[in-house]
Amino acid sequence: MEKIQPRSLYLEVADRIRDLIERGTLLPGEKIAEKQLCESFGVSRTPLREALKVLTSEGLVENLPNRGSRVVRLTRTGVQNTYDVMGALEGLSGELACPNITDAELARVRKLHQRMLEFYRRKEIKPYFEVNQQIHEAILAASHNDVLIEMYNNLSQRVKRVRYSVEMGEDNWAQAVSDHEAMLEALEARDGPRLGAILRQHLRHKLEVAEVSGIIDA
Amino acid sequence: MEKIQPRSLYLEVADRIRDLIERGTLLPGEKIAEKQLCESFGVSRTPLREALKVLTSEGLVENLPNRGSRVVRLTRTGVQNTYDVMGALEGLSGELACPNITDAELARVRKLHQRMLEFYRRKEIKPYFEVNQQIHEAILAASHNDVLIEMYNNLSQRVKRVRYSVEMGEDNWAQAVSDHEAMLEALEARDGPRLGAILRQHLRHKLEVAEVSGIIDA
DNA sequence: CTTGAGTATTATGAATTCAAAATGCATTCA
DNA sequence: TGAATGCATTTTGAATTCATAATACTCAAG
Repeated sequence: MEKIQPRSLYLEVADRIRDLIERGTLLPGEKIAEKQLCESFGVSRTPLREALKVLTSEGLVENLPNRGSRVVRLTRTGVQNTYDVMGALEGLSGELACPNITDAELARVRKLHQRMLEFYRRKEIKPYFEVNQQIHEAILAASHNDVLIEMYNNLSQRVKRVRYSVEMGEDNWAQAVSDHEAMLEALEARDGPRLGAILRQHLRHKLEVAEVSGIIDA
Repeated sequence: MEKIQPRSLYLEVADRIRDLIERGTLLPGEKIAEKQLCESFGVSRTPLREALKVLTSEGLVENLPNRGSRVVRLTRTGVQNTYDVMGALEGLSGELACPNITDAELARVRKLHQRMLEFYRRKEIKPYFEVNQQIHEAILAASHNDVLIEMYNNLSQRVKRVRYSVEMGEDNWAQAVSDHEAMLEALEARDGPRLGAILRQHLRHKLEVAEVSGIIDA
């Protein structure tokens, strides 16, 4: 039996706009023409404007009174700040995951980890990133804390554009893999504080990589 | 010369509704009658509905498709989860405040701390809570991390209703004051990790107090 | 009585309309 | 030439209208 899921139109529209921002179709700082988007989505302005308000409170869009909406421009310090918070949240996810993770979830993380190592050996960076992402999501989910998951996803969404353009050097890559080895160890040992510390450190590395690649700001 | 500040109507309405929720005029689980609120605010449904969407994405209100909006009902685990995340964020605020706090900001924290001690000695709980709150806000602000401040305030808003009804026993109170002494010491010593740890612990105490008072859930 | 079908009423979702503000453009004057 | 003023156009903000789904109510049947 299929479960029916009635979704509001404005949520659908919000998803679509999020996609456009993430994909770079809508660029940072670009003003959002309501009429145009309405036509391309085939909806009226009402649900579109509601969606824009949601995105505004999510921090993806800014709303200048009487002069419309723009995609928020990422600043260096803004991204830095976001990563700092994400680090704290990811640390917490590790701490909570250790006591709360189920056997099935742990098995899944192990499996993902092995798959990631395989991609690392083959130097297939694209699938490596995908699996890497899945591992972090799996740990986050294993925290079993809805609020944490919601907050993290929100921040993650904001900086997705940046991470997309990150280039990873061989040494950074090796460091990241090493971090992951330590993570799995701590998780197996159910050592929450240690896993938390590793995850915080791990994200710090990611940020350094992003900063080195210098794609932040216009 | 006075600076004019053009604010959107929907933001004004959102503020008003937040107030109603915080004050308990709108109760958890209560369905929000759009028409009625429109009349009492003197606005049309459009800005009101926009405001409701913002509050929904803030986690204060939930939106059931085709059957309107309700004030979210706080569950025990929901509050627990929120406090866990707030703890991580408050810990981060401490870590960041130590390197980033200005002399003026530090002086202000000292002053607030002294005032708080005075209220503790006089057992004036209401003003004690107010100053206490101000100290935490001052440290948060001293992190100089906008994203952190935004996230923390969001979560804080969600559980404000709970904290309002917390009763504090003498022993809990003494413990809280002791925590604050340690906080100020760590801050003066610019010991970020230590201040972070104290703040995390401090919030954990708060939650225990809230749980003991048993006002969560219906 | 209780249950359930069918209708009336109300509330919500979305499009449309109206008003006001901002933008762009042309003209004028220094 | 260039800045400023006034007008036309466009765009945004908010109210209104329309359509549809949910709720309340009535009344009949078991």
